[in-house]
Amino acid sequence: MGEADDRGEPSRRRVGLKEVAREAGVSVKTVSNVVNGYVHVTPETRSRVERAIRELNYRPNLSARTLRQGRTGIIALAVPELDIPYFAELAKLIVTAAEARSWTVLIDQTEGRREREQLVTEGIRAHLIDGLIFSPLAMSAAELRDRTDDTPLVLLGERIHHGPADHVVVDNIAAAMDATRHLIELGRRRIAAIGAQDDAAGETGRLRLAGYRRALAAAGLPFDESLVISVDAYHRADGARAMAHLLGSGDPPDAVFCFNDLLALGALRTLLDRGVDVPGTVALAGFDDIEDGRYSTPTLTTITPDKEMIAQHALDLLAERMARRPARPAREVTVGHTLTRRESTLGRRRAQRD
Amino acid sequence: MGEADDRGEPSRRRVGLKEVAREAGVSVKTVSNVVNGYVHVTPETRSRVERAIRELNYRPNLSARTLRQGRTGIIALAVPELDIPYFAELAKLIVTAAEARSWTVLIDQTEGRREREQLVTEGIRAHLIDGLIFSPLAMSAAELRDRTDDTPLVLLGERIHHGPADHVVVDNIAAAMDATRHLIELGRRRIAAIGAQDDAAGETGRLRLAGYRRALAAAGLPFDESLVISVDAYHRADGARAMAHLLGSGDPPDAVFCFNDLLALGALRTLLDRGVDVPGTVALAGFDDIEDGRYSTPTLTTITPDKEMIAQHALDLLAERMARRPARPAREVTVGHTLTRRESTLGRRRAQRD
DNA sequence: CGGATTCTTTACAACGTTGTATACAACGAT
DNA sequence: ATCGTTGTATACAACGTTGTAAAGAATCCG
Repeated sequence: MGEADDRGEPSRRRVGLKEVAREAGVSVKTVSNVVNGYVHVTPETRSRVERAIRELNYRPNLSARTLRQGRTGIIALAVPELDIPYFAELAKLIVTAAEARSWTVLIDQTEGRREREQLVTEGIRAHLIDGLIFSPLAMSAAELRDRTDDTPLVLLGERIHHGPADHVVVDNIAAAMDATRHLIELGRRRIAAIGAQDDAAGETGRLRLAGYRRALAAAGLPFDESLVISVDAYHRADGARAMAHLLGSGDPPDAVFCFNDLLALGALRTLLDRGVDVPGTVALAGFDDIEDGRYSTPTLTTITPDKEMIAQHALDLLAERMARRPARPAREVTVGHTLTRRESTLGRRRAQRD
Repeated sequence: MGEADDRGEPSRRRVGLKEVAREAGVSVKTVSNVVNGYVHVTPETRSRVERAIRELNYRPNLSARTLRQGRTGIIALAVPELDIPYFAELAKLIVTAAEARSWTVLIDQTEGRREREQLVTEGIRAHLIDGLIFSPLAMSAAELRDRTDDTPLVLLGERIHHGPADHVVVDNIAAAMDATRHLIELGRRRIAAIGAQDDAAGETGRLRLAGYRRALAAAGLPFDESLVISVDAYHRADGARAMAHLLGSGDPPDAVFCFNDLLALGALRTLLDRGVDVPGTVALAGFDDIEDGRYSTPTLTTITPDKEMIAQHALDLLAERMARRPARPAREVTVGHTLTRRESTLGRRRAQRD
């Protein structure tokens, strides 16, 4: 009864439409039709084919399909690191939103290294992905503009005016102003900022710093350079170190605006570790509204960007770009943000009342 | 000076080896040889081809390559949710380790839903991935055994003896015992457990509960069912709720072992929010050692599984399975763990001394 | 009953790539 | 001069799929 020359597993030969067709006694195309739910197939044929499929344990070959159809249904999401909660949360939302379009998401980690970012934008995955959503860290606007790959691209979180690609942003300046103003309204006067970046091609740090300065200016508060702390990265450890530095200096601040929540949580750790009352002595605000900040003690006041909308718009822009291929001018979409007031600025009592 | 009948972009035709070959005046195979760095190509030919490649902006088509070669270089990682820090950290490690083998990782989120887990293990991605690393939540051992797809599979974190697939586990029972014993050695006597699961096909909760009970028994402590709290999921919110429940009951515990760090962080939030001293009044231990727990106040005592090793072994097993295809018996690898003592059990002073 | 329509199935080609086999040229050793 | 070796380039086939066209069978309409 057939199949005898291969020792080992019984039916472990490659099986494609051809094999199924032979087994069912029909043409390859008919099998294909069954697989794809084409309507004009007699019930008998269909069931015969289906039996053969089950018998041979057939699975369609997606690569072949892709080759034939010219599209893969896969998009890539390139982020610095997956274990940064903000990106993890965003990745989740994007994956979920992509499913609604029957797209699969492949995630690339750039580690914020320029060379890796370049590989990604230059299309190492060419023809394997239909589009790319990219959150740049090291690459500058100019570099981005020069890319030769023509995979549809959507940028996240950078404001590259007249840039080479669509992008989705939050209004970093306005948001940073909101956070800073909130601290000011609480009566704080020596407000530090953690998260400036000396090198960084990226705009994020620069824009949030600008917002911070503008809010100070609007309130008539002096800008004190010694209250601005630069960091290498936006991780908890950097925030903790920066806060230690601030506390170590002669005249510590009475509030700190951290350019993201991880920095803030690191700073919080340092403060509490040294017995500093938060927000009593030092009030603290972050940016991103990651889940951790909702469960810290005190809970973290932060800027809440509309992450669902970021995911949504990124996919919308990508879809558009994929459809009508050639030059339509790059578009920028700004998603909303809100200031979420929690205990790290309001204190326990007021936070619970609101 | 061709290309005139397509309005719009200049060279936006599909370009494959064929087009490059025509442009360079060589055969398709020669272009392929150049692209793949084949040595026996004259410098002139090579540079002519390279110029054509640049000129036409050629990118190799990975789908075609895949189809031809029968392997994609892509493996899938299926986890419940990407924004659970443990999985995010693991995903990062796996992606990094996979790179060393020139594999790309595609991440699937199952949301812990059986139907989605089944799709993944039944090979929706057949022939698109060379292997699958899967962290099951809803599917039982039996269901897993029945799968008909033959994509190489490695399971994470479940102990399915004589299972249908290789798996990498931590010794959940031993680890849970370690954590519980630590609490006992600190003099705690009413030790609660948060994280049992009523439904769950998964073993994790059951095993950690078993370890907890065994440690109690070994110390001659009574097992009090009212101190075991079941949860729906392993998120912060569940931990917070469970802790509230424990505090609400008449006789609260003096220590809590949470079956993962998120539960512990949620519990911690509830404790601190109600002004309970940790670890003074209630000591707290978790499981996973996610980064959040290193920056909470107090820092979180936890079981530290060797995540690098989990990633490493998962890939090793997968590689083996991919190489010698047919039935070699399923293998189980147990990776090490340690108990990381921090402030949530030792208190500030002792934690800093150690 | 004849012609038009619909149903069902099929053959063929093409998507872009690379392994194999082969051809010819150039070269070195005898 | 001859043979074998190496270098360089090529043609062909195949990977598995599906859109197109087309053919024969069944059905409908007047």
